[in-house]
Amino acid sequence: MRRKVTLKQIAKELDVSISTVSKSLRDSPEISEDTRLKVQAFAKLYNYKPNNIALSLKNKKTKTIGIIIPEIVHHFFATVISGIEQVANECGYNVIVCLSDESFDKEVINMEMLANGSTDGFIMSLSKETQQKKDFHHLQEVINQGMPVVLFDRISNDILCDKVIIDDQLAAYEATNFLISKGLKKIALLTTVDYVSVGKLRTDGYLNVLHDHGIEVDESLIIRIEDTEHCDEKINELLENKSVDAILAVNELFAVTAIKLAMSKGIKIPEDLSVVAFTDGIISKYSTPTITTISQNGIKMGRKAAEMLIKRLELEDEEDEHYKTEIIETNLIIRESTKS
Amino acid sequence: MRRKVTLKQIAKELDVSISTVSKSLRDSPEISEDTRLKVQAFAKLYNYKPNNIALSLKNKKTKTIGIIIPEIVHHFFATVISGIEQVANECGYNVIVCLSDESFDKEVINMEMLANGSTDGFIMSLSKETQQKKDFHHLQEVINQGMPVVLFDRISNDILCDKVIIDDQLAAYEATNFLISKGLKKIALLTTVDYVSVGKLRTDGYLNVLHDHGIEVDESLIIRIEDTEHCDEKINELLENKSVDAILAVNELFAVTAIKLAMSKGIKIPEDLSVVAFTDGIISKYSTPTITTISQNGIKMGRKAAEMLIKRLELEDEEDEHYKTEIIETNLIIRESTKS
DNA sequence: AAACCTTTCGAAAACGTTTTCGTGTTGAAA
DNA sequence: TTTCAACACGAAAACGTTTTCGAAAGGTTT
Repeated sequence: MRRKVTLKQIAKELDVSISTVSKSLRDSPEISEDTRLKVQAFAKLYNYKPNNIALSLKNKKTKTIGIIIPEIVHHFFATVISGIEQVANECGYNVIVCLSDESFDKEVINMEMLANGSTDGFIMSLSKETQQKKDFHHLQEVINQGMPVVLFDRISNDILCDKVIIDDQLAAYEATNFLISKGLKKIALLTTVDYVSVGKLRTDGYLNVLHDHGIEVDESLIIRIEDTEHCDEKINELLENKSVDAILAVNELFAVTAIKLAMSKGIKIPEDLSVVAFTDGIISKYSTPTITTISQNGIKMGRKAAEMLIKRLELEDEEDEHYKTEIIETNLIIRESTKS
Repeated sequence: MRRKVTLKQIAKELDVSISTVSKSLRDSPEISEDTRLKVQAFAKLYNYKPNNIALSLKNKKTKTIGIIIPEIVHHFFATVISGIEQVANECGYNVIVCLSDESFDKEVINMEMLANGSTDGFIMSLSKETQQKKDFHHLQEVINQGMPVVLFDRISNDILCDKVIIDDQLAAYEATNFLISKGLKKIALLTTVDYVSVGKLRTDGYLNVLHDHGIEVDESLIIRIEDTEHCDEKINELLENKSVDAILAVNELFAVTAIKLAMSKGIKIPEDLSVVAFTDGIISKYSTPTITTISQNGIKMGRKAAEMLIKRLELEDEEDEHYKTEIIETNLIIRESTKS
């Protein structure tokens, strides 16, 4: 077993100083060509590679980005990571991933863990619990220490930092508008509880468009689903007791569940019921019928977030304090679940 | 902006030595209660937390696990990461994720990057290209340096290290057997090219069971799909030219594609065609009809891999050299795509 | 021959810890 | 009064780098 070789060992072996070895390997003009080549040859032979930890300590830069997200077994979040990783890779950064599991405490612990030197900055999406508690001291702490943070998707206006989101409200507005344009009027909304920021915004968009079209809002058509546990139950109730001709769902899962339940009741899609969902994930593409969705380009979101973070990291000198919020455009991907 | 406080700063502020501060915070009996309490109070006030990088350098342990996988936008791999993260979290480890993108070069680069001190060990699944080239020098290198490696799912017998897999061959055997037990005979196989280890094993299992039942193998029923590009095309060809009554697919995507194409041709599922797929992912659960699958418990796989790696890390002293291969059990989840 | 410049290298500090060892002070025992 | 243990603390090394500065050696200019 050949352990990794260090500068010190090379220096000893060649009977020169550590400085000389270091300089030789960095092609310093201070060193004569003779020794430089000798050292380089030796280093190559022993496959010398500088130790990242030592470099991090010296440079006070880890070249590592901390990602904290609620969960990873989730198509959207996976695509975001993928996007982040692409950019990180291009720029010589690594990513270290932590999962909050939708728990406030875990989010805090992970953050404190990584903030103690492990990463140069953070890219994160808030856990449900954090959004509910509205307690962002851990983020503030980190930001105060001068570490850049970029929030995506599940953000909060109470935190001053860079952000990247889609225009949830506008997207919901447009999607609902699309349904209305097809002559549909009784449009139900399957959404989350209001403390989830994106759920709230999407609900607002839905409400606005109804208002703008002079359609009266029927509160009983708005189903707020807390956990996926009672998802079936609540949707069943809707389908049985109300006559709806369209559904806007804030995620794929709600949509596909609604479609399945509807079909089992003999309701034809899209003839009797049109369905549009947020998040253009794997389910929408492969379910039967395929589902019309609002694309939420995770890759692009991840890439943008990474670009913003790295830009801050490399420009560290004078902190702009001029935080930006980037909006990733969405578009409606029309598939089989909506009337044409 | 309050930067993180160090031992040195505390020492200076309290006019004691760095050693005293360090010892006080670690409750050393060498220090009088007076100063100990004083230091601790001060440290708490300034929210002192030891710097991970410095600790890593000193202890030569990073408490970090490197994960290298082909892609992350993939339900199975995401679940594995989730499993790894669970155990890592319980044991005070972090995970740093790199994607090879199925590229040999990227796999090598990522590995060398992380091997220079960034992680204590690796958990990985080989890229297609690596499996094709059969070039594992980067893994050997790392193993020779004394870093533990755990391979999962896409492994190679040429590498001596811990592994965790499912019994692909047995699972394929049993799944096919299940189809045969339903009286089905003309069973097609949708698989990958042979250099992908799991594809090969699953194919072997399929072949074995046919042989054991005295069913002649019809090579034209075995479709080897290289990339998802020509997936549709090849499956169409099969469905049109051959009369098949069952399909075994080595992944969900092939299965759902086949089902969609079949249904579009008026073939009824499962009446005319039964379909079983590997990988119990999100598609199988939500497609219509839902798909009978071989569960491939990624969470369990990830957990096991992490346990094996961490065990080696903590027992570092005498290297056992006694490498184990853990088999994660699979089971058939029967859904709507197969005759009952 | 003196002064000076170049070339080439090494010592040491710095990053933030932990830990070993040494040392000065105090009080008690001889 | 001397000796010794206990106590409380500090200096320094170590982990592996990079970089600044100083210095020796040699050569060139006056």
